[in-house]
Amino acid sequence: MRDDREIGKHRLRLDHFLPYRLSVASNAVSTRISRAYRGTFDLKVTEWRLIAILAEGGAMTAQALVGATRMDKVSISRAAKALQQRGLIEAEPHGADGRSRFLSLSDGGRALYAEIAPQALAMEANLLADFTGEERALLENLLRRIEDAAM
Amino acid sequence: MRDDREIGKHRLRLDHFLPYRLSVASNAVSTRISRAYRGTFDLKVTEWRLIAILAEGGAMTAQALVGATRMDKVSISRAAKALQQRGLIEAEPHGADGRSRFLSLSDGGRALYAEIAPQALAMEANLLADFTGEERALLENLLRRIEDAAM
DNA sequence: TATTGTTATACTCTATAACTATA
DNA sequence: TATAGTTATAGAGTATAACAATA
Repeated sequence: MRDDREIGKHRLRLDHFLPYRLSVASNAVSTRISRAYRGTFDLKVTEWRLIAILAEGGAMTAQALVGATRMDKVSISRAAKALQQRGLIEAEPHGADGRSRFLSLSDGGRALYAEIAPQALAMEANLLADFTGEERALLENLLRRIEDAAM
Repeated sequence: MRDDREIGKHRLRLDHFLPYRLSVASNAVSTRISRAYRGTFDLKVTEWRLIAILAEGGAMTAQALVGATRMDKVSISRAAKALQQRGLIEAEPHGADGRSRFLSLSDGGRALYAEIAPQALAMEANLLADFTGEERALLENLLRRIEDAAM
């Protein structure tokens, strides 16, 4: 620990470099998670995010989904198109604005969500199995502060 | 906070879902960092990792780089090829094994590293500017445990 | 003119398999 | 047979620009 601190002042060690550690951890998690979504439900992560947000929030426009997911409008548009083609989401006209539509889960989409959500929570619980409640809250807090600092 | 805990027991909220938060934080950081590498030094992240490891460790085989970076042998091979074509790394025969070579930084590679490393450390310091030393150590610890749990 | 959303294109990272040359 | 490394190919995520329709 003392060695780390002293070296860290002047030299870079990839193994302790935050962007690297963050990337490795995130990649390990998302590889595991995306395999589960893909294998069991034939969903990409981007599609799963839309389903999760629509399940929480009800009908939303594409623009609202951009704000809710940190995905850009191109990704939203493509994920929504794929889900619509599978009948998992539905579009209703947006009375006040002809450019936009309200997207929401279909019955099939809600049924799929009801299947996935418990599995997603179980995977998360598994990842955090040996974390205390305090550590979980701290991790979320630290990640949000990193995210804010990077934007 | 009470609401979050109570909802969290039964429902999934993307905004508080660890794989999502981790992905968003990692993506925000690596977008910012990779733009700097790319724009200033014309390096991909994978290439930068090789340079950083070779700067720390001296001559290594591709296999040793796989172990040191969590990149697979395909990524190592491609990054090494690109760096060698630019004259940033050199290869020496591995006396005992004709299939393998020892890779190391050239003088040009070391000069490039000497330029990048301080900037990389400055970017990291900027990201962690409002973190205490304790928080930094904790974040690294939590990320490593997540990574271990995901593998 | 500006905004919502779509399409086209390209780049990075990753995963897999097929291949070579050595061991 | 097994291992070190290379090449080919494809999928997923993201970024940018050009575009159509509407505001």
